[in-house]
Formats: sequence, C-alpha cells, structure tokens
Amino acid sequence: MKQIRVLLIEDHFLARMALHSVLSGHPQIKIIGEAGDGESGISMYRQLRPDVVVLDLRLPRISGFDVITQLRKEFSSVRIVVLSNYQGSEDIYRAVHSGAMAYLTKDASGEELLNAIQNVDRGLRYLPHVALDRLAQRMPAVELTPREKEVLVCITKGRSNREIAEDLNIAEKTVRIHVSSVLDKMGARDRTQATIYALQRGLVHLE
Amino acid sequence: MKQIRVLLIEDHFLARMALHSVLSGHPQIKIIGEAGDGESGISMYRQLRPDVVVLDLRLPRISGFDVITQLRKEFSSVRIVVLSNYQGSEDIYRAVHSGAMAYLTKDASGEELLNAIQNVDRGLRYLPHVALDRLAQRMPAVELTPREKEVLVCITKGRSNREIAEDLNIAEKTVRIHVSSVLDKMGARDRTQATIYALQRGLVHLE
DNA sequence: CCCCGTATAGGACATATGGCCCTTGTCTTT
DNA sequence: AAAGACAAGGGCCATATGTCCTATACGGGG
Repeated sequence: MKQIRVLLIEDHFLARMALHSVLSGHPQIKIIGEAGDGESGISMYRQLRPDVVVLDLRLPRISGFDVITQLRKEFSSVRIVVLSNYQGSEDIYRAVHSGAMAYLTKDASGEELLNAIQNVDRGLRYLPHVALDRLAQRMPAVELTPREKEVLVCITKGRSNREIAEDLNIAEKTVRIHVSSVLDKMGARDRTQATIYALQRGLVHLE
Repeated sequence: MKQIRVLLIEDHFLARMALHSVLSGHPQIKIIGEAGDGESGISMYRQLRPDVVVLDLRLPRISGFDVITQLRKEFSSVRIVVLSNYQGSEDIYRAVHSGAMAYLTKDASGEELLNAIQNVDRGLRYLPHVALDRLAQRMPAVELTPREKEVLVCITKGRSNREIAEDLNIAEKTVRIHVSSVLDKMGARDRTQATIYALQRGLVHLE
C-alpha cells in the first residue's frame, strides 16, 4: 500500500506535536519533514518533493499565502492542505485562490485532517461546510482597489479622516471618497462597522 | 520520584493531542484525565483530584474563567495552568485574578509548559514575560461600570448611539454619557478606537 | 446625615462623518 | 477613438458623534 509522504510547515511547537502524533499514528501517512517557517518549508519541499504539504497560514517572516504562491510557481502540481486558526472568509478565499486544495481550522478532528490529506493527495479539493459557507458568504466579493485597501487599513488602526489624509499625502476630501466606497462595498454604515467586518472577514488582523 | 498527576481540559482535538504527546513523553508527568468541556472537566476534577489542571480558556458552554472560579470555590488549593490562544491583557488579568497560577499562550514551547506545570505543582506562579508585560500594560485599569461595559459591547457590535439607546431602553443622551466615559477610561478618541482597543485587550471577542 | 459613585437626562455646541453632486487626469481595454 | 476603472479633489449639507455644564435619584460607607 502506497504511503502518502507529508511535509509539515507550522511554526507553533504544540501544533507541530499535535500534527505529528495524529498523523504518525496512521499507517497510510508518513511525515517526511517538518519546517518551522516558510523559507525552510519551501527549501524542504524542493529537496523532498512530498505528496502533500500541511501548511499553517500565520508564519514568521513570510506568510503561508506566499508559501502557496511560491510553491505553485515552481511546482504547479503541489498539493497543499491549509490548517489555520482563522475562519475569516478572506483567508479561506485567498488560500483557495492561491492554490490550496483544502482548508481546515484548528478545531478539526483527526478524521477530517486525514480525509483532507487523502483527498488532496488524489488531486481532489477538500473544503468543509463551514469553509464553503464562508466562501459563499463572501461571494458578494466586491474587490477593494489598492487605495481603498490602504484606507481601510488606516481605518482599522483608528485613524481619523484627517490623519489618513496626512498618512497618504492626499486631501481629506479624497479620503472621504475612499471611505465612502469602502463602506459601500463592505456593506458597512460607518467606519466602526467597517472595522468589525474587516476583522471578522480576515481582511485585516489585529496587533 | 513523585509524578505530577495532570488533568487536561481542552475542547480542541488537535490541541489535546499536542498536550498529550508533549506531556506523556515526560516521565515526571502523568495525564490522569482529559475533558473536552468545562462541566465534565469539573466533575473529573472532583473524582480524580489531580495535582495540576491544564485549562483552555475558550470552551463550549461554560468558559474557562467559570471553571477556574468554580474549582477555586470547591477546592481552594487547586493548581491551574491556563493555556490560551489569546494574549489580550484582559484575559490574562481575569485568569490570574480568578486564581490561575500560570498563563501560557499556545505558541509556548514544551519546556515552558513543563516548567509551568512543575512550578504550579509546587504552588508557585509561572507567568512569562509577555504575560507580565500585558498585565503591567493593562494596569491603568480603570474599571468600567456594568452599564459602561454593556454600552461598550454594543459599540463593538457596530451599533449607533440611537440603536444602543433602544437596546438598553434609555435616552440617547444617556448613551452619549456612557460612551464618553468609556472613551475616556479606555483612552480612546472615538468609538472605532474603543472597538479596536477592546478587541486587542480581550475585553470583548469577535463572532 | 452627608458624600460619593452610578445611572439617568436635558441644553448647547464644535466637529467629524458620510452622502450627493460634479470635474480632471491617467491608464487600460475594447 | 471611445469606454471604463482608478485616483484625486471641490462644494454643499444632514446627521452622528463627542464634550461641557447642570440636575435628579438611588444606594452604600463613613
């Protein structure tokens, strides 16, 4: 029976231990490598050519998204299972559209993880109901323009229109325009709601 | 050599596996029970009387804080190590003041966890620098009154002053008063900043 | 009994915010 | 060449937000 060769890319020690003990208990899985950050994860992929990568999205230095993009560029057939703490629609969307084949949150069960890995190894997607719901819920995906994203980030930092104008070296009038379209596109009534939605959807993150 | 008898209270399967594999690998630790929610955790404590409890703060149904409070009421000498995803000062503060002896985040190393358990078993506190920093940082802890907390919660849900007035059945004028003192006490300039701070400090949580 | 904290609320006021109108200039796509 | 998206900005205006001052009422602690 063919074993699925798995590479773990996960910075949290405890989470790595968890994955290790769940997966190594299963005869069909063989963990052939573990990386604690994106760069070493990528270079281990180059050397080991695993069947499936299990990837955390929040990594030090470079993000999980970057890892997906980079791996897809070099190895278009790479099979990636994303394992994230965040269930914001934006993270799911970005991960799937970067080329991830599965998206699990860290409250997943062992079976779910196993199923995901097996499916992904066969080239099939694996998205739990929650993830699909979030994606659908996001669907009215009115994309923000780059400038609007910048403005949104400022808003979620608690900056006033005037301050944003100074930050971006534009007139406050222009900031208002951008704020208006951001609110419109996000379905928010004011900047506080926009901030909450942006955080919920994973468009921005705290700290 | 005396073994430390540990009870795990943690709802996430993967996290339980992680704790299990980290701790059971160490000869000085013996896991004598695992619970997936607060109620069963408390009843297992009554039966097993472990030396140390390792507790997650986010649990289904009743919170980790409630577990701490309840256990402290019945067993004043209970030794609790809190393991949380959240590093907001409010969570740390509430956990420590409820009677937790240690506070670790889930990016902790194996050694840290082990040290924490050993210290706590001997009746000593174990708070990493980060946790102490957060506590200190919180210190200008101007307590919000009950009403102000209610108002703050409404604010962080994106409600307008008028809506809050309807929610709480008071005049909008009164809401403004409460909002003002909330902003003042939190050092925020407007409701958006208050929302951000409240989330960062763990005073409220999303979803 | 009086003071303080809390919750309630009115009046007045300055400013921030957000909506609606319109214009200009630069790119890209058709 | 025309159409469309994006960025920048002016003018006008209604309303939301937040502050200051004053006042009433309830409750507990000194």
